[in-house]
Amino acid sequence: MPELPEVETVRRGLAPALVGATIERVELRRRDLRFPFPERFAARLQDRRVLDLRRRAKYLLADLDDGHSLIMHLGMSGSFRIDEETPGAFHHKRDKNAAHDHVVLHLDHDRRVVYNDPRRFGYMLLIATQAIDEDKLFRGLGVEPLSGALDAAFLARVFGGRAAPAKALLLDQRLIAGLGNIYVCEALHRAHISPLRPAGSLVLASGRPTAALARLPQSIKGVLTDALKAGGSSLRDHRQIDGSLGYFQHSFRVYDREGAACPTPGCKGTITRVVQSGRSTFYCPSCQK
DNA sequence: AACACCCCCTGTCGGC
DNA sequence: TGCCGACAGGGGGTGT
Repeated sequence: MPELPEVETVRRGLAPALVGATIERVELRRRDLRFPFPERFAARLQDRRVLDLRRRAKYLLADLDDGHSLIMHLGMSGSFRIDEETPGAFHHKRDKNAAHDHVVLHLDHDRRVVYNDPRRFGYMLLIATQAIDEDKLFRGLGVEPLSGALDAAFLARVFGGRAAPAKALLLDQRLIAGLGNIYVCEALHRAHISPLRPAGSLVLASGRPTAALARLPQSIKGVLTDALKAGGSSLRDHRQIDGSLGYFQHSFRVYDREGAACPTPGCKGTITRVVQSGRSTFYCPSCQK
């Protein structure tokens, strides 16, 4: 489930149970996810206390009391849940999916944090907290889209002279870190910019943003903020930590709505699906130029 | 450098 | 009902 709003929703759900807790034992049910777990992974986590749970881009970072941080990425299908230890309890609904419970963090106070990931595109690793910013996973990351760093001047600077479609640059984590396929489609619709449009065409010869590009920062922040308020989007059966469903998918204006009427007031267009760089793009050819 | 394409893995859904 | 291909919220690697 993991673009910025979903990862942040996971963080907020996990933090109350995880921060301040001690990891008493770690159960690894396989030796790898996308990558092999680090050497002595379970042993290094054992008896560590969690000092903080942060998010950077689509990563979760649990700062531990030994100067290291547990880095977690959910890939395409990763999710966490919190189980209270209730011996004898029978969680019928969990059974089918339990085959993909790959990591169990046994915490104090009889609590478990369980990581489930059917496709195993997620991963976990340990990095010295102080060295995170220089780590190769993090040093190249772009700006946080909800921060002040994302504004029209920034977009004009990174879009200028680029021939790639606007959508491709918005998905590039080296420029803006945290957007994914859904929210890029949604933000471009809100800004009335075609995802196919060459990014450079949104920048004037003077280097200043066009009027359309000047709308984009607020469109990005707006869709992310709205999604956060809704607890993220729940495609298929993904759930929040507490088992409830995020509901922003009901507010999608274009994503997965091929053939539907464009929701822009006064627009008579129809939402269309095209493929860019092998991934689906949804947009309205009528009001997105 | 910049861009397009392929792949990793499993599950689900629509069409036949 | 069953089979088969297309596709899925990410991102790393390679080729041009």
